[in-house]
Amino acid sequence: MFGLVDCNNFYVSCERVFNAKLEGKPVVVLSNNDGCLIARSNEAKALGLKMGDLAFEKEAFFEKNGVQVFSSNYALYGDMSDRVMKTIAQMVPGMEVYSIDEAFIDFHNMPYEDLEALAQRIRKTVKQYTGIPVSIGIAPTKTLAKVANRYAKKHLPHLGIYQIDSDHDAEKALVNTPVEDIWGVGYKYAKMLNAHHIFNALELTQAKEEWIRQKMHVVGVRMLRELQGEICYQLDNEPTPKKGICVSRSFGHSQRDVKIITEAVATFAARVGEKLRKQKSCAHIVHVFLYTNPHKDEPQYFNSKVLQLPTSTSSTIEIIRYALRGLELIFKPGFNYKKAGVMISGIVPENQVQIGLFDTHKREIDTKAMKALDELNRRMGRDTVKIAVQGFGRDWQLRQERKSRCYTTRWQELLEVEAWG
DNA sequence: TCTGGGGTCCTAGGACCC
DNA sequence: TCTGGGGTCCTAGGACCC
Repeated sequence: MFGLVDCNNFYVSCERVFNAKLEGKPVVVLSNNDGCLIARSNEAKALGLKMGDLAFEKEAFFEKNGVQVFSSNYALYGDMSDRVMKTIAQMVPGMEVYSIDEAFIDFHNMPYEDLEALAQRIRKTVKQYTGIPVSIGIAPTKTLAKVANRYAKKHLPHLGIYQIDSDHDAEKALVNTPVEDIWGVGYKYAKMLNAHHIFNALELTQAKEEWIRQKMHVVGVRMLRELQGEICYQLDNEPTPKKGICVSRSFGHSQRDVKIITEAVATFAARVGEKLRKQKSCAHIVHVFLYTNPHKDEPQYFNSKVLQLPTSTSSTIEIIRYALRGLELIFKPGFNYKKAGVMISGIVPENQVQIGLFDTHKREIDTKAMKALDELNRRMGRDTVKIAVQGFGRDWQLRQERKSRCYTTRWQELLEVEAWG
């Protein structure tokens, strides 16, 4: 059996932990640059607010309905996620952290009768230790555990748990799951299935495998079999190193100045370096890209450049140098730029780097410098030490007008409590 | 003023190898 | 007369996930 623990309305729940006034009220969290809705409380969902709704179009609606609005605060959500995951890890034999708010649990070799009781204990403990409410689905495959989890959240909100361990349990959950809510069915496949009169997960399980293979390829066949109770996806205990790492942002305001865009690209390259060193990897392909705003009726320009490095590296200094060389090659003056990014690929473990024959770069010095830089930034806060070309300007930064405090990651922003005696 | 930012896997087709 | 048969690697594009 697999379990799937999923945090309820995770970003909203994080905000509520530190702000009791939000309890029972409609709350939404916005995307970067305060663009659109990416998380909603149940009350906000009940008001008809949808994922992806544009924030500026809903201002009056928010005001009228007392909707509490927050910019996204990833320092807070990431740290709360760590706490939730660590709490779960203490209580189960094995788990796979699947996303910022979800984890699969290994219930292998555990008696079925005990699972629901264990799941209840997990829910209670996570809530007590972190303040975050979770729902748990239990089933013979990952895909069915997802179905069970959704069923628990939708139809048994007070219990918060649903276990599939008979055909009857499975059918009850499957018939209540529209195809678009199945793990692996997105917008396109949902439309296709509906056109063939398949509307819920139970109807999908009755489809012919060859037909599914033809329409949805092997991924679809795996999904079908998982829904029928046959395991196709195992639990992945170890986080696998990423094959590509990308850091990109839309700017708070359009930018025309090459100097400001240079600072932004250098900063993205620095973040790529940090992420690379964190997973103990090096890489040798740097990809830089630059966009104008496609939603605007003005001259458009998009370009990107791929650069090969002579030797794989994780040095921020080197990655920035190549990223900026790429930027120089694609930058054209006279456009209003809205977004840029740096991607890195050709990733290898840091202990398997092939040294270049004609490489003259003093690699040991960089390695030492990066180690010192990472350690200082870890202890003193991000960007305590950075590369000069990243600059000090904030011109390109995100717009985040309604961000809550970093309650758990910055001393200056701890929660304050007033006591009357 | 105004539309997120990361990732994964699979397939098809072309270039190339012997 | 008659046009091989195995492969690999790379890229672009399309589907999906949160």
